[in-house]
Amino acid sequence: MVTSERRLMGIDHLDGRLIVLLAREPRIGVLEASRRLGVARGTVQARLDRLQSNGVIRGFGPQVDPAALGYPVTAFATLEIKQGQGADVRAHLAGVPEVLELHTTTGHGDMLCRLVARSNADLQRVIDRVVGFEGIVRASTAIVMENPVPLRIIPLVEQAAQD
Amino acid sequence: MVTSERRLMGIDHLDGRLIVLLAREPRIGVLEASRRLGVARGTVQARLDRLQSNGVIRGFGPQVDPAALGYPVTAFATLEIKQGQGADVRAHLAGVPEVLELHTTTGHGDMLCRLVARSNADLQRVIDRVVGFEGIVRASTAIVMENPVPLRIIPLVEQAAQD
DNA sequence: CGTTGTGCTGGTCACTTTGTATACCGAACG
DNA sequence: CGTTCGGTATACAAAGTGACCAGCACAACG
Repeated sequence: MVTSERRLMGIDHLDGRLIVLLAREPRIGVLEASRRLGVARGTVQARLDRLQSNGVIRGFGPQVDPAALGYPVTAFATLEIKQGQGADVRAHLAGVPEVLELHTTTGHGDMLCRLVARSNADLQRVIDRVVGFEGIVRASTAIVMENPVPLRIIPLVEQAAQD
Repeated sequence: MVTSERRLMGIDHLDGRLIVLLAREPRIGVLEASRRLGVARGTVQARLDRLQSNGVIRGFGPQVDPAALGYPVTAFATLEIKQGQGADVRAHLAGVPEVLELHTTTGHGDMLCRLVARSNADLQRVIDRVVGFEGIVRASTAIVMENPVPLRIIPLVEQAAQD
């Protein structure tokens, strides 16, 4: 159901402008957006409904900054997993609040996860908790120093809207 | 300016419940949120204002799914940079739409970036564009197969609200 | 002890936005 | 030619918003 039919259709120019507008000024409503884009309100409503049911727009949840929450340290950990332990490791990591995301990957490691911690010292505690699990063979961690390009989507949306 | 005074103060229990509520049901307004939380509307308004000026909540932008945009392939690339070329490489990568985020890190590589592409074949084009820049010595890429834990913040918010 | 500041409550007010429905228009298509 | 689809325009009731205000509880402070 979740991964039902995802149409993979892409977006047109108006969709792109709408998404970029909403990304830049999230507080504006449907009415104001329609004014900015120079189209009727019904059009914006219809586009938004379609974009959300398409899955292009997942939602409008709050974007929380872990640093402001007291977790200013970010790190990426590459994990090597013992054969057949994947499911257990997933479940274990899902239970650790400091694990913000987890991917299984090709390449040297088997998994890559993003961690946050209250300090460099606290990061040791988090890593111990993450790797202190039977099934994880080895872990190598890279601490984030700078974040020159924060997670963004606008340039990609603009490119996708070129079609 | 941007990195002005970030109070690093954390959040209390009501803040936590409010953020979690908004994350689960972003469409509800201030009034409905106040009803759910059992507090006055003005309280929710004041909390929201404070959370946003604190930087805890960065905004309510649309969460766009790159896959639904036609970019179903995600990868992480570890880059090794030639000494002193950092700034140029940052600028170069910032200009590539398929680069969704970029971090400078400690460890074996110097930078870690998240990429998306239209297909595995297209990923080759993206990687060529990323590493085809004087200043990048070497790159190793890990293609994401599964994403057992999508980027999340709720568990961390709940933990931070325990204080 | 009294004062002050702060945060929450519960209420009102005018104004705006939303949800929903309607009818109309032109382009694309079988 | 008729149908369908997307956009426009309009209407209306319902709901939410921002802006107030007075009252109350509580902690800090002189």
